Amino acid sequence: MKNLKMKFARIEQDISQIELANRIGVTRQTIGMIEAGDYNPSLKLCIAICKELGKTLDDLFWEEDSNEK
Amino acid sequence: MKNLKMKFARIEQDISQIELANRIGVTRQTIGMIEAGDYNPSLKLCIAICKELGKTLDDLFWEEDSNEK
DNA sequence: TATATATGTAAAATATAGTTGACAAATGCA
DNA sequence: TGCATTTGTCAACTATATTTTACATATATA
Repeated sequence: MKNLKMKFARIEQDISQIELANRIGVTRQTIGMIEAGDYNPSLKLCIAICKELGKTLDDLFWEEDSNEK
Repeated sequence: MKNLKMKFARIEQDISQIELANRIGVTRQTIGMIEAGDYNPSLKLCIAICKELGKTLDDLFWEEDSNEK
């Protein structure tokens, strides 16, 4: 499932996937795959993304009624 | 850094590392290492732990003033 | 037209999360 | 005392996240 909350938070900051990736220290493909969903990033990476976008884990990565284990 | 919030949440539920691991579908070593810190679990695993312990990502894995990137 | 920027995607390589099996130590209870 | 439960840890293995390189498409702008 796509992570639109993260994509919107990034667009709010008016930065590209490349810019976000560079600031965090990962590749743009990694950012793209997370936004595209069907991906399982590490906790450290999630936290780095949150801090760069001024959000928390719950803001960007928590789905109250998520079925996936 | 140790994840005491997760450890306390587990103890609150009165379940062992083994029990939590079994419910989630990982090994007890994995749970132990996350509680011991210096570990970087996947987002899916963090979410599974949260749901089993009745907490959210921010409850167990968010540090407002975390320095790690 | 062309040129640059942003994004999607894919295959192969590398780094690391997570497993498996085992042994040791601490605790509680008979 | 013993015995079971819980936890810590380690080494070797497997699964998968992330990188690297590359090619494609869409859009905006000169």
